[in-house]
Amino acid sequence: MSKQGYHHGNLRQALVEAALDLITEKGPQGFTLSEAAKAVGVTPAAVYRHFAGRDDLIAEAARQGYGIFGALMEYAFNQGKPTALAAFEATGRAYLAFARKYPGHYQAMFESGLSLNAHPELAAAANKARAVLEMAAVKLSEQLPADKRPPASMFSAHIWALSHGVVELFARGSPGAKSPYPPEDLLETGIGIYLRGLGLLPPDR
Amino acid sequence: MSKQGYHHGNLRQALVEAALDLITEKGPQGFTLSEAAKAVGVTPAAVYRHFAGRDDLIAEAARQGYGIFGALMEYAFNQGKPTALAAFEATGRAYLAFARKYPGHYQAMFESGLSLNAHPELAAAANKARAVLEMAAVKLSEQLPADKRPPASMFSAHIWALSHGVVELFARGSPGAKSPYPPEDLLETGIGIYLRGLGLLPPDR
DNA sequence: TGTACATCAGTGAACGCGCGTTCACTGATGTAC
DNA sequence: TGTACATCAGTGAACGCGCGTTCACTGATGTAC
Repeated sequence: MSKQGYHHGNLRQALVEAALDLITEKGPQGFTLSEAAKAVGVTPAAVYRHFAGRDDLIAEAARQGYGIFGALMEYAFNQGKPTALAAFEATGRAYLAFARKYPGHYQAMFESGLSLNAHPELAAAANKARAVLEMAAVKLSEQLPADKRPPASMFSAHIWALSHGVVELFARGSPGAKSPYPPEDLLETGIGIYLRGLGLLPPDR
Repeated sequence: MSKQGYHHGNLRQALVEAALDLITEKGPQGFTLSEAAKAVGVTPAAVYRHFAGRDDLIAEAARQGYGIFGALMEYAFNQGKPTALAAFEATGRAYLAFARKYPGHYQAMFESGLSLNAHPELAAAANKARAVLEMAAVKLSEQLPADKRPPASMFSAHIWALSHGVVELFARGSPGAKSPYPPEDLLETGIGIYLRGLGLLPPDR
C-alpha cells in the first residue's frame, strides 16, 4: 500500500484486487477498466502494461479464485478425515463459506460469462478445482456397494449444483431475497437428505 | 411486424421482445436501451414513452417471465396428477424446460440483479410463481408421516436450488462447459435421490 | 360525410459523459564497468 | 563509489464512439359535431 511515488510496485495484483472489490459491489459486468485503474490511483493506460484488457483482468481474478477455491476445498476435505462422510460434508460447508468470503472471486468464476476456452490458464485452474470435488465424491461413493453406486461425477455434479443453487438463490440479494432459512442450514439439510437417498446415511432421522 | 408507418402499433411489447433477444445473446448487463430501440427500428427517445429506463424494461421482461414460469409450473403440476409424486417430478422437468425455452426471461428473472423491492409488480409475479412451487411441495410432503416431515418451504427451496444450479452450471456455456451429463438427466436423477432420502421413493433402485 | 381539433407516438438534434485504446513521452529503477 | 546507460512502468493528452436523457417538434390517429 505504501506509495513509492512513480512506480507502483505491484500494480498487477493491486488491479486484480480493485477489480474484485468492484465486482463484489456491482457484478462482473458492472465494472470498467477505468474504474479499476482509478481505484488504485493510476491512469487507465497503465492497465495495459499488465493486462490485455478488461476480460483478461477478470480472467485473472477468476483464476486466482479457482486457486483459493481448490485449496479451501482440499483443506476442508482433509480436515474431515478419517470419515469420508465427514470430509464430504465439510467440503459442502467450505463451498458456501467460500462464496460468502470471496464474493468477488465467486462472481468472477461463475457469473462473469467468461469463455474458458479463451483463457487456457483459467480452464486449467477450474479443472483442478473440479477435480477436488470429484475426488471427494469418489471417496464417498466407495462406501456404496458397487452395483448401487452412481457415477462419482454425477454425484459431485448434484452436490455442486445444489450448492451453487443455494448460493445464487438464497445467499445473495437475488429473487429469493426473503430467504426462508439460513443458506448454511438449507445446504446442510439438503445434502443430508441427498446422502440418505444414496444410502450413505441411515434412513431414520 | 407489419410496418404501419409512423406509429408502431405495439412498441411496448416489441421492445420487451427485443430486450429478451438481446439478453439471450449478451446477458442482462450486456444490452443497452439504444440497441433495443434500434432492434425494433425506433429512436432511443421513443423508448421513454413506454418505460422509465433500462431497468424498467428489464423488469417488465422479468415480470412476463414469472408469469409464463408460474403458468407452466402449474400446468405441469396439474398434468402430473393424480400422483403427487408424478406431479412433482413433472414440475422439475418443467423448470428446466422453461430455462431452455425462455433463456431471455430466465436471465432477466434470475441473473439481472434487479431489486425486487424496487419493482413491486415484479415482486408480486415472483411470489406468485414461488407459491406454485411451494404448493407442489406441500402436496407431496403430505404423504410423509407428520413427525418426519420437513417444512414444505425448505423442501421446495432444496429442489429449486438444485434445479437452478443445474441450469446455471450445466445447461449454459458457463464453467461446467463440458457438462458430464445432459442437464435433464442430472436433474431427474438428483431429484430422485433426494426424494428417496425423504422416504418418498422406495430405497431400492 | 366532412371538417376542425385534441391527443398521442415517435422524430431528430443536441448535450455532456465516460469508456477503451493508442501514442509519444518521461521519470524511476537497475546494472555494467 | 560514481557514472553512463538501458530498461521499465506509468503519464497525460488525444481519438472516436455509443450511451442515456432532454427537448421542442411533427405527423398520424381518433373524435366531436
